[in-house]
Amino acid sequence: MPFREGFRKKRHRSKSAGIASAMRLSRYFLPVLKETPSEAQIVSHRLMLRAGMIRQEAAGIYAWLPLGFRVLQKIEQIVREEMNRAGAIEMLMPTLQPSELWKETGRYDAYGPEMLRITDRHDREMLYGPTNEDMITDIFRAYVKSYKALPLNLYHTQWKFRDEVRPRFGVMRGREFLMKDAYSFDIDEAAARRSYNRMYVAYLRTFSRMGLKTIPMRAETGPIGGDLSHEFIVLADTGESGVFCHKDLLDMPIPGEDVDFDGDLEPIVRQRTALYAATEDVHDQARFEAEVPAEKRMAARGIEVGQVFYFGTKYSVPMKATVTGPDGKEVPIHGGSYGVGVSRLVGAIIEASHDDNGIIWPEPVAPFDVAVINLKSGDAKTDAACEELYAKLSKAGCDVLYDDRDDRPGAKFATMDLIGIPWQVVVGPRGLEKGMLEVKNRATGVKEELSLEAVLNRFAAKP
RNA sequence: CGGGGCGUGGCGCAGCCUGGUAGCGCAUCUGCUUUGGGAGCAGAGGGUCGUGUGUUCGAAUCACACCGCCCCGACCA
Repeated sequence: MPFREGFRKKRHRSKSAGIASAMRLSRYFLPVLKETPSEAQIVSHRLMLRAGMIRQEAAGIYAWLPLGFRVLQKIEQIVREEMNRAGAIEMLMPTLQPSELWKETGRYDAYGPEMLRITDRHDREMLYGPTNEDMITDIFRAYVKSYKALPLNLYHTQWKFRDEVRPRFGVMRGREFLMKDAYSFDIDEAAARRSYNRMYVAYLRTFSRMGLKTIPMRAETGPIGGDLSHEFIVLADTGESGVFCHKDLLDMPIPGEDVDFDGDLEPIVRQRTALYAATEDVHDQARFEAEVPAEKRMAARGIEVGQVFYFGTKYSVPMKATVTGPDGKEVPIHGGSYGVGVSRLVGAIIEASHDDNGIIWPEPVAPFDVAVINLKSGDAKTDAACEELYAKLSKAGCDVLYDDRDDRPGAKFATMDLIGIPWQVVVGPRGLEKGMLEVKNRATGVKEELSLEAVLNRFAAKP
């Protein structure tokens, strides 16, 4: 059973990260809303507000409430694991940056009013980082002098700020957003291409692990610069960009955990890039029609959740980020940058996975794995069964949310459906008379009757 | 940044046109009853009506200015 494996993996991760997993709803902070706040237009924004995940503090700026924060952390962790697997090295750069680096690359003026500029008490010009190419290049050039240190890929996950003219769609187009950005350094274009491929493959795995189907598409490079770029797009009707692609891209196999990131990844990449896929910015209708048979043509809308760039020596030349090659000659490095919109992914996943009752979290990113619903709080037998289940599941490292509130069953079902916990264990007097609990799957709605032992066996894998 | 709209208890709204001292639903608190898909009854608490200035005997209501937020468009992880 695939979900058993999922639980086992997650359990170990939670333990090693030391995250407090189990929670009683009566002691939790979960401000769910029955009514939809009027400002929210798209479904993910509405559901995030209703499920008590976020609270807007200003246009495009959100506080992440406990439930939302848990999801954000799970997504960040998956991104981290796949980046590490691909050989990238994690670090952390500050949110505030000195303007000097940006003046050096000419981007201080080029970036425009989208960059939030700040003056400190000494009248020094600072900025809240919208991205980190300039800073990472500065760090790189300070320490790396030899081709022997290459390839190198450094990344961090940090809050960014882009002063969008018009923030909207909740966390999908906020001004402040959490982004994972990685930067690769290579001796020449061929080596940089291999770094690019590593990130490309890592991204295929990353989004797939979150239950998302993404398609890499040729894209414009924007103010970051460069000539080779792909956007990773989640198909959704509410997406901001129009996309055009070959339908076969929807069902391409995802590289497994055992993919060799030191090996040749070009076949995996080429398999996809051979087929037409482009966002509207670079779309060429004539080419689309020439390359893709009519029945395979797909025009849709999508949400960009990641982007990979190769930009060559765009930063290394002006910033003099050079290394000495094997021939003793000093050469500017070839760079690439690779972004994943971590906070945007929370919204994108909801857009891709919900129904009329609420969110349907894919298990790997769900804030809790299992909900225990006490149908009759105050009833001695029901309470005892729930307490036992709650204690044993938590002890086994399962992320369990126990609804121990004195409330109507309907209200409890509605809450759990809304916040999208993948599995609901329903404990009530009626079932207990037969020694049975009910296990409901949020995604399929399928209900099973199981004994307490069987429930424990399923969700609390043995040590 | 152009165009449109909205700010009234925590949330959703009415009241504004036609000025007279703020109301409804949900939520919250107390009590009783209830408990397998967002319970019922009874009671209670909570609002400088976005801010400022002006008009008026009197402003949530009229006028002006400002601030904030949302939507459509142009721009963007």
